[in-house]
Amino acid sequence: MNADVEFRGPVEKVKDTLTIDRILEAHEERRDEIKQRLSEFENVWKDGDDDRLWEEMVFCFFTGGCSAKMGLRSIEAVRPFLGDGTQPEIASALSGVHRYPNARARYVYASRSFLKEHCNLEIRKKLESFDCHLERRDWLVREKGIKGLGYKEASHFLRNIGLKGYAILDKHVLKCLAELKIIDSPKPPNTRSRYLRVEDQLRDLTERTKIDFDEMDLVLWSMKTGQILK
DNA sequence: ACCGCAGGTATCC
DNA sequence: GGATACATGCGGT
Repeated sequence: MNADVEFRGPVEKVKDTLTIDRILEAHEERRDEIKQRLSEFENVWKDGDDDRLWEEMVFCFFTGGCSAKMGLRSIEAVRPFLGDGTQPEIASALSGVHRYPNARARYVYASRSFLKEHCNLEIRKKLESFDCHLERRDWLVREKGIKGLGYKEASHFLRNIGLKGYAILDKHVLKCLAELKIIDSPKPPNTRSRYLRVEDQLRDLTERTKIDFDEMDLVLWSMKTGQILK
């Protein structure tokens, strides 16, 4: 039978002091689960259509300031309205599911209206049009027509659709970096240059530990949250 | 029962 | 640049 399959308990929060060794250990423990999750993201870029990419973007509108689970439930609730629901329909679907139903419905409706006008919602083609990784994300963040994506959520979106090399600097990851004394404060970087600096500092950590950059994010996040989600 | 916290961002000053 | 609005369910105690 499967005698060689090692039973692994659920991912658990790490309560000890964060050290490089503890990170290597957590990476070793969770490597398979993390690689599997990353391959799911890669598959989105591999065979997801524009509707799928749009759905992933909306998921990221929903995760700002609320739990990943709430984001997942919210995307289920609005799925029927993703393509052409009115703002009130989206808000109503989010009511009782997301904590900011009106504000987030506004993001979805406004961003979709812009993207329809700008690129006929051909998100893949639009994202492929950038030669430079950083310019791609900069566009998502700076485009006034897209509501709901700052550097953190734009990176989250790009990672979730399978693109590599974007750090998702949320409060948990920042707390890890602060505990390691890699950054002074866990305060979120509030400018482009600060975000890029911390992202480079995270890159240094991945080079020192030889842990893949995109795996590192999930290692650190799971150490703080005990979960490996989206 | 109660309390802290959700993988933040837009908008206004 | 810093404060505020968004406006709620979940999980630990």
